[in-house]
Amino acid sequence: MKQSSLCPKFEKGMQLLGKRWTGLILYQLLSGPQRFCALEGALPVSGRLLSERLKDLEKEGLVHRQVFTDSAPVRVEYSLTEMGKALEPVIKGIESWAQSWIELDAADMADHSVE
Amino acid sequence: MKQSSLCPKFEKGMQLLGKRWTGLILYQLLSGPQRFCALEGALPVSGRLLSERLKDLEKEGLVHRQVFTDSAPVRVEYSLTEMGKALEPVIKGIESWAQSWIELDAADMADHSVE
DNA sequence: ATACTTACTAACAAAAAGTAACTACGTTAC
DNA sequence: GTAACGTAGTTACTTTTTGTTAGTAAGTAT
Repeated sequence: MKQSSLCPKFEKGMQLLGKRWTGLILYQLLSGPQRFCALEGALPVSGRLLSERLKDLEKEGLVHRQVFTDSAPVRVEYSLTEMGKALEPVIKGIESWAQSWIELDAADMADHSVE
Repeated sequence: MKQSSLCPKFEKGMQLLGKRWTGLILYQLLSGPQRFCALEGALPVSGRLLSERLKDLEKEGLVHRQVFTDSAPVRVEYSLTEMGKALEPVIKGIESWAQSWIELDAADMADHSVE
C-alpha cells in the first residue's frame, strides 16, 4: 500500500463519492425521501448494487433508512441526513458544470436508449 | 441496459468524477501543472491507472498534456484546461464538506501508514 | 392455492483495479 | 564503451468490483 500526502478526510470523502452510483443516488435523494424501487426505477443501477451503495451510505451517515411495517408490502424509505444534505451544493455544482461543459457523443446517446 | 430518466450530461459528468482517482488527480492539478512522476508520488495510485485516467481526462478535455523534449529525460506535464479549472469550486466544496463531516476510523488511519 | 408486490440476497460471469516486472530512450558514472 | 539511472509509460497476471439473472421471505389480491 502506498502512502499519500493528502488529507485523509478529503481522500475518504472522494473515495465515497468516487464510487459508481453514489453521486447519482444522492442526487435522486435530494428531491426527497424515496423508496428502494423508486430509486431502482430512476437510475440505471441494479438492485444488488443499489442495496450495497445504500448500505455504505447509511453506514457513513449520509443516508437514513426507515422501514414502514404498517402498510403491506413493507415499504422502506431512504432519505438524506444532515451530512447528506450538506452535499447539495456540491452535487448541484457538478450538475451545472456538466450542463456547461459536457458534450455528448454517439456512445452516450446510445446509453440512454432502451436495449 | 437500463434507461434512466436523468439528464445525460449530468450522468456522464458523474460517471467521470465517479471513477476511482479522477477526483484526486484533478485536485492535485489544481495546484498547478505537474509531471507524471509528481502525480504518481503524491497519490496512492499506480502508474498503470494514473496513465489510464490521464488519458481519459485528456480525451474528455479536462486535462492538457504537454511533452518537453528540450530537456532530458523527456518531461511530460499535465495541466487543467478551462473545463478542468471550472471544476475547482466543486472540488473545493468536496474538500470542505469532508473537513466538516467525515470522521476517520481505525481502518482509514491504517490506510495512511506505509505498509 | 396461485400469482403478485417489495426489498432484498446468492451465484456466477465480465469488467475494472491492483501489483510487479519490463520497455524505450537519452544521460551520466565509471 | 558499457552499465546503471531517470522518466514515462506498457504488459502480463491476480484480485476486487460490477453487472446480470434468478431466487427468497412476508404479506396481499383473486
